[in-house]
Amino acid sequence: MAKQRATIQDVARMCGVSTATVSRVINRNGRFSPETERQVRDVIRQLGYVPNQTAQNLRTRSSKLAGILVSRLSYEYVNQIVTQLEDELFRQGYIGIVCNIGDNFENEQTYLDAVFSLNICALFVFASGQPIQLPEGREIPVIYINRAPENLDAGLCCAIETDSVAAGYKACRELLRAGCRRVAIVRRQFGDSRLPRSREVGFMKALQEQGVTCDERLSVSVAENAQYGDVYAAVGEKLDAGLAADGYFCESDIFALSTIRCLERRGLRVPEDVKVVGCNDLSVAQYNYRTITTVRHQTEAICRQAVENMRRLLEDGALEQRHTVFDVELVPRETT
Amino acid sequence: MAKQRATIQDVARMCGVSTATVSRVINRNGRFSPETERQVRDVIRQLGYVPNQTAQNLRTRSSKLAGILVSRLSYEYVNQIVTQLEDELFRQGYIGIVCNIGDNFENEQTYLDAVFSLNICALFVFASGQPIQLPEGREIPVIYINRAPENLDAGLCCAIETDSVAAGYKACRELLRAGCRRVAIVRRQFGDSRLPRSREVGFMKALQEQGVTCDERLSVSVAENAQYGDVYAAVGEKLDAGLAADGYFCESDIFALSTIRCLERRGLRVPEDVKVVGCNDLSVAQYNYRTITTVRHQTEAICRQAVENMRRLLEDGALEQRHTVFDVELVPRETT
DNA sequence: TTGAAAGCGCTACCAG
DNA sequence: CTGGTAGCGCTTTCAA
Repeated sequence: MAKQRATIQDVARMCGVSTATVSRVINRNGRFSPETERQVRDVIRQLGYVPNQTAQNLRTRSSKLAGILVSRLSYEYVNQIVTQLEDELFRQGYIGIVCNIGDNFENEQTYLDAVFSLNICALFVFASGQPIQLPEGREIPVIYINRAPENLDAGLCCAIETDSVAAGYKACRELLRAGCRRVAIVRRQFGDSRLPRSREVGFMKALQEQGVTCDERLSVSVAENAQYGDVYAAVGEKLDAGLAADGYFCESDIFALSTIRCLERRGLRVPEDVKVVGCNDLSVAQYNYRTITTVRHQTEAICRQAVENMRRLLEDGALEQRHTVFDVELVPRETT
Repeated sequence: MAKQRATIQDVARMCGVSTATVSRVINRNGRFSPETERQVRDVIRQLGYVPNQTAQNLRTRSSKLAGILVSRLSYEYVNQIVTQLEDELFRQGYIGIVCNIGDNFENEQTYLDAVFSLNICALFVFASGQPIQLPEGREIPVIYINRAPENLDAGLCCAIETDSVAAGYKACRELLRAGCRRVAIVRRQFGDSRLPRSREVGFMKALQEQGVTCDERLSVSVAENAQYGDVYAAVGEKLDAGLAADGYFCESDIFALSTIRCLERRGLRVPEDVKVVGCNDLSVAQYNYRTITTVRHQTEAICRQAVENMRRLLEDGALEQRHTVFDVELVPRETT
């Protein structure tokens, strides 16, 4: 009952060596005789000794904890990436701490402060809105996923992205291949729509290549946090206004689903009358009674690369390539 | 650049008081003059000082970190609970650490060891298979969610569950109300099927009350980790064997979806010919072209209670009620 | 109401 | 190859 967890001192005492030696054995650091090592390892096993990470972290001013900052963990796509990232981290001996900011951005700094005071060794930022402000005097790797900040040159940071241009391009190609001529995008409208979004760039490129003209009025814009119902309504409005396309590329499979329902509701058949391509390869894309053609990201590869970059940044303090882009794959199904 | 994060010593020095005093102010512990307090707080703000949790944790042998052990974070229902749990924890000043064990149970102990050595203050266990073995000399609250262990009397533990009996009961009632007379369950088959599962108990109870007999052969069993396709196949087998029901209660909305597709594939219409009730109120239940009648859990209330119990256990070391059960709600939609 | 000081468990420096 | 030891940043007795 009163038996406390074994400490490094217990191990040292039982081995008749100093704590320093035990520490070296544990961390495969410095030199020690094979004999000593064997003995120390024996005692460790015998005692069931596990180093106290808190003490290690305090002493080394670091840890094996990595923060993962996300805004909407409940989105299936986000959840997928986070889960895979945590898995990969664990495989490499790290533990991920998810900071799910949600809608309340004012929380973000509080959360981050708390997490930083845990001595996290790195921070993954997944599609959060704001650029991250690291606390002074504490430079840790920041790995941006699916959102490259303006300036990647300074500090220990890097970005890993999915090729959105390719996503738009391949989706559009598929629609054209299937015979569409009046194609449109169903997309989120972000607050600062300075540049055309990358997906649209790719989309346009495909149109241009095929010599098809684009009627921008056919496209549907919804709010950044739009849900199934919002898209359903927005697509409906366009249709009612006589602005119907014969092919839609939707920024998410959920959007594709709303679009399909909305079309069907009006007597339009998918894919016979209208084709639809979704994005992200969510479960609904397979669960729909007509499986949805979609664009799949290489989420596993992205997560592996992200963790790999973290390690490089931690070890070498530098990276050959600060910006990695992963291609996407079109998954043809029943809606095109 | 070289400027380190401020420490409690910096604050103390700038205030002309000792670190002990600053510590007391931060922790609202012991006594100090209002004047001192004001000054200390000023300096803290000025410096942007945030206490180093690692040091606090080492010193107090505890932390504000709570482990959350789950087996399949990617399941929407699991993800929902975990997200809400993390939110609630954060609201109360704690940080959740998700341990997603996945399929490889051999990882579990490794993961737990790592997490324990972080001095976590409590552990939430969400529907994991094994009973948790706490390390010796380290008694922390363990809160089981949706899985009550055999013995709840010992130690700082408690269980919070959804009323599965009610789930089965309400689902069955709904099927009977809608006119079904040959009803069945589509369920996971666990390795140790010693007792009839609670959902089935409730299901049977409703049948009995209405004087309807049950043909057990109509029910469909799938493996514990069965997916959409497995259920589709299993239901199909039953149908092909002439064992068709006119009402199905499925243990998950995904299962309900497979069942519906399987039925439709064979020319049976839902809900005209066959009724279906799902469970968990997942997104697919709303996204299906015919929304699925389902059973909803009080996930938010469950998470609030879970965190509340943790705090009680931490503060008082005891709980009036070690086992809490939350009722479920039937959500009638278009499949019944 | 306050301060001095002991240590939480560990690592890393410096001597030997 | 090994040991002594300072100190990571904080809390908490004990004494003033």
